[in-house]
Amino acid sequence: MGALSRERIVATAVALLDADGEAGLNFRALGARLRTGPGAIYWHVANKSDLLVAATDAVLADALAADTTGHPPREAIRTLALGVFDAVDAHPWIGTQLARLASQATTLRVFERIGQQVRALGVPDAAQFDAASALLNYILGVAGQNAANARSQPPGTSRAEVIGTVAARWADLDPAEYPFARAVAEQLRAHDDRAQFLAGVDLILAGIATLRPPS
Amino acid sequence: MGALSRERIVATAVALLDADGEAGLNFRALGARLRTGPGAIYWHVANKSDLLVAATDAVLADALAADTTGHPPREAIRTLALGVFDAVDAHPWIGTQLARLASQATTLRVFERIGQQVRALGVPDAAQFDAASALLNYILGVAGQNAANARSQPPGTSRAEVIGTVAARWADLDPAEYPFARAVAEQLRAHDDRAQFLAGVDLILAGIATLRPPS
DNA sequence: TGGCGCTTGGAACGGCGTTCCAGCCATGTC
DNA sequence: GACATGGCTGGAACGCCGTTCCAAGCGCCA
Repeated sequence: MGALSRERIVATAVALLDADGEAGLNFRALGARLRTGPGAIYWHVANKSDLLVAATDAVLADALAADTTGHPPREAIRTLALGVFDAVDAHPWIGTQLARLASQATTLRVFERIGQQVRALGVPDAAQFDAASALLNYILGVAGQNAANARSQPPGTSRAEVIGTVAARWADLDPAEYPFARAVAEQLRAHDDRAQFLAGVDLILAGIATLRPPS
Repeated sequence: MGALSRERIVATAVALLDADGEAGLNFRALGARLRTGPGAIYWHVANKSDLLVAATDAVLADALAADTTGHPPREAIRTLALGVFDAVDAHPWIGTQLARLASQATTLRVFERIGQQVRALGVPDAAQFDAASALLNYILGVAGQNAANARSQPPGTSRAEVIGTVAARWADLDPAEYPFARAVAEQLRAHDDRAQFLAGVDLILAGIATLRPPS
């Protein structure tokens, strides 16, 4: 049957992570699925951290594959950001992984793609680094939050249910201490994560637009 | 001698986390420092996750203590954001913790503080939720990145050294694949994390300013 | 055919979070 | 002053994890 290989190990790791989250990935379960022992896996993979990085890279490769040449920079950035968002949404365990920066190469690739478009936007040289960093940090922040939200609920629960529960909790907060959360509880109930994520990107892009020198 | 208490346990946990990072906190080391066994600790603390949440809350309480009443909203937001930044800078292990949202109450408190100021900025009702979320996600994103950077180096290394190493790596990248990273390598070397963080906050605030209806 | 080096997989190690429980000690009662 | 009570302690033990080790298997080349 299939020979052991790094690709097969990483693919199986992704499957385990998707099924049971970060806790679902361990070398014994991995060995069972691959019909081998822990030792054999270590021949192809340095350690668990290495495996997690490889799994993150594998999943994010698709998100970064979208070709944006020819698109206006704003659209390219939105497409790229949504690609990352959708990847994290489909594989919540990536959120934690990205926040750990263990996958430096992947993070750098995202940063580079963003930076190229920031440059294309006509942002002054001196501000390009800050602008690209702000976008990257926002994207990674949302990734972490979304992953945490997904993890905080049993896998079967629907998103509407989850949001409804949180909205109810917000609406019940002390009005003196949490006026804002109470006020936006209804907006929380009605909101769409993806759209809100994009609204944040647009907000940063609007801020970046104010940096452009009058030509 | 000092009786065991939740406060003493949490304080010791913070000390261990500050000294050796997330790996430094375990119930045996904690027991040794408190001259007791693991069992006694469990009388005051539900489990490790509970302890981490309590430790995060304890450290972040200071950051949120800064009184900003009377300040203009922009300044209040900047002060609040810097408070979180400095807390994470001083205790890098919080970064991971915030990204995990395990400490929902703490995150909510930060969100509330931001939201109140967003409201004071005159942002239209319908956009307040998105604006506050964008700011929160950006802050949490930076927290995660900074914590990861701090963790990626042995504790003794100076920040200048670390940044120098990364800048050198960026400068050596393939010009065809990473033109942007190469171009900003020098800006990376010269940049200040705290100032760059604030630049990102200002960028989002500038974007938020474009939302204000002409009065 | 024989040997050799890449690959396998199961056993074992040390460390972790957590549970369990026998005992301690301060307090309240007669 | 003896004694029961119950919150609290701390050490032993359990099961799981990442990781290491090594005896055995396998295919290729001389």
